[in-house]
Amino acid sequence: MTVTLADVAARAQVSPATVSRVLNGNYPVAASTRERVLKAVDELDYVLNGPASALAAATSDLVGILVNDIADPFFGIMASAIQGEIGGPGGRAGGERLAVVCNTGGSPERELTYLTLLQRQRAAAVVLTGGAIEDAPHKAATDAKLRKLADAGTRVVLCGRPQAPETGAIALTFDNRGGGQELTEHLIGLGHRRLGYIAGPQERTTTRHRLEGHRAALAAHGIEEDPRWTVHGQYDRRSGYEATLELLRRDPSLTAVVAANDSVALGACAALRDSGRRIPDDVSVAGFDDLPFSIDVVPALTTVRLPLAEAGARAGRIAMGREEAPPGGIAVVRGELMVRGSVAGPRG
Amino acid sequence: MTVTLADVAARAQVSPATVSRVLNGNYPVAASTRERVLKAVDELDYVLNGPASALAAATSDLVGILVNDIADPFFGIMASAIQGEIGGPGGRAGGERLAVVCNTGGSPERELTYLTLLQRQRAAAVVLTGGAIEDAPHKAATDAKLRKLADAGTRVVLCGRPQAPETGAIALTFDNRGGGQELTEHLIGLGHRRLGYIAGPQERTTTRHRLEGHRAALAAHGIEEDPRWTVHGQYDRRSGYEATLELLRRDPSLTAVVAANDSVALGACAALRDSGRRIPDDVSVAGFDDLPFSIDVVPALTTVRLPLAEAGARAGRIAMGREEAPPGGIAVVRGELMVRGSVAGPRG
DNA sequence: AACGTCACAGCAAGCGCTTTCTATGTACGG
DNA sequence: CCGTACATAGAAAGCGCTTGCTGTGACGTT
Repeated sequence: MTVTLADVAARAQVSPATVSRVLNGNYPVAASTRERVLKAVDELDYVLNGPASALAAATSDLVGILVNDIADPFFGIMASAIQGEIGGPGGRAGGERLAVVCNTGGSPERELTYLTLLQRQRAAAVVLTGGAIEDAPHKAATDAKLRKLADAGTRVVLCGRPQAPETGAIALTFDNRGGGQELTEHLIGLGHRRLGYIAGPQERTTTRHRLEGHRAALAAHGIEEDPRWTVHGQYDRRSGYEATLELLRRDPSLTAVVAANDSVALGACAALRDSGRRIPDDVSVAGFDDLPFSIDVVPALTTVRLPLAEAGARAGRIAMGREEAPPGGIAVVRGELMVRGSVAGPRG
Repeated sequence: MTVTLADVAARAQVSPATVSRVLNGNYPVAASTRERVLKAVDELDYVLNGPASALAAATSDLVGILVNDIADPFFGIMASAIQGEIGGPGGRAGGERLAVVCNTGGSPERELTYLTLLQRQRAAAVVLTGGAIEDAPHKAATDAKLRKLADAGTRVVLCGRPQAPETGAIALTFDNRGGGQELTEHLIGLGHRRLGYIAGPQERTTTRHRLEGHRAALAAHGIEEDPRWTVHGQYDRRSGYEATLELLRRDPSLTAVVAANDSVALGACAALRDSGRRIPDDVSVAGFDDLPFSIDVVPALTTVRLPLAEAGARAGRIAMGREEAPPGGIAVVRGELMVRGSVAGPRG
């Protein structure tokens, strides 16, 4: 029913081996023969059987990209950049590879299962994006899996994720700590002394690092942090809205709210507005990531720009072996403070 | 080197056939035997070889999701919803399937190549999202490919894409035309008579349908459209910014700007603001899609909400054969007008 | 003129799994 | 006590492709 290599071979009056070689182009085939084969392929509308090919050659052209939340532009932008470099069809890469993005939804189990699925498919490479989970058993399981993937010849690259030593993975890590610190120091420099902080989910490395940066800035300026000033939530707008209301309830005298990311900051802005505060006149708001929309909200968001697309592209290139891995297998990607309208000095 | 079924069989002292049956669970195996096998699997850390399995069984667990731009939340949201239903790991579906999203970047060639790649992998299902390209040769090529996929047993679902008769694909189509019309009628109802329209790229069905709706509304109210009032661009913010400047240059007396989607509308708002106009006092702005950020910009965007997540989920279920296809293989998904602050009656 | 050298093409042995068909052991009815 | 039925396990034949090795003419060399 379906056309196979043998059918093409028969039609072109050559052996299956020759057809295979024409298709893979890694062995000399006379021009006239090649032409005949290609013609037969065309006439029969032949499509290579991927699994069979992968089995015989013991390699596949699948490249996995793991993201926490594909509906979040943070990941979408990285995934897009990675995929662009992986080649996929039309990319600059020669061989056509199937770059696939897998949505873990932030769940450790799904992450692990996706890795197994990719291992099963003998993926050529895997790129993991975004922060990792800090739960020890899960981290151990993930690391073991990454180690195994790497051992099996799959190139493993972490993009925006802390290094995982001993796994053989190459890491492009975001300097969340440094960015967080710089941002808060900017606020402190403007005179803010009572700063609320809306952190992300507890167990994520990104959450911890950004928060550490924030606290380092406070400490560096001798500001004693009030435990009421920190609220944890999800990395989304809704969470930012609620957390802000909570912060305001706990301490109505806050002059600034620092959010774990831009989406959260958006929620914070909405909450402040709904509670009758003006931004930045009454309360300053800062975000993190500098997603595209951040410049469009009014007032535009002061935030820390992360070069998502650049980092993704680089990760993609490394995954494809088209760029050398950074020395030590790790490179730190810095953020850049974007000063905009949502932050001003405190009133009075 | 790598552990194979045979190794597991040897360790468990059974035949490879038995191991396969334990793993697939579709044939009676004595409990004691099963246990022994499972233990061996665990001890050897065995991972099934996907390609080999797919080859032998002539089926695969890959499901492809094609999107135009993964960095755009419009697609991210749909992809996320689809993937959620496909199951993937942790999903409600029983068998673990690898739901993979492929980023075509809106390029017809890439779309086609991805389809071939998926055909190669003998994908279990394919979901295509977003508008289609109207270029005739390309449409023919795509349709032929879809037809072939369907014939080969791959379930093909279109989500937010016009029906492709004769291809055997099931379509969940957005009522872009109706939504566009309703939106513009709302503006007309408020008294607007000079409305600029920022359309998307010429060759996309979505672009055409939304524009047709807009024009139908104008026609229905006897408003003769000035050709200067329509500008085409990309579906992004930047394009909206520039197109708005262009519209203003052509006719500074416009009282409203209707954008092809929310991102474009955002750009329009920025351009209006930068040129000293207030929204909606001087000029009203409307978008389309109702992406999450649309409620957060100031003023909040009047737009047409498309139930992206719901449609995606449904498409996913249909792709998995977990929900029946709509009668006739097509269902129209309507948008809902969201009236918010960015639109008001014209001044004076 | 005899003989390496090439440039190609074909043979055939798998790759690791699934599945049909067959064999074995056990339980049971007559 | 034997024949039949049932439950379970194994043997073996592929699935469609890749690739190392083996021809086989056509050339160029001495």
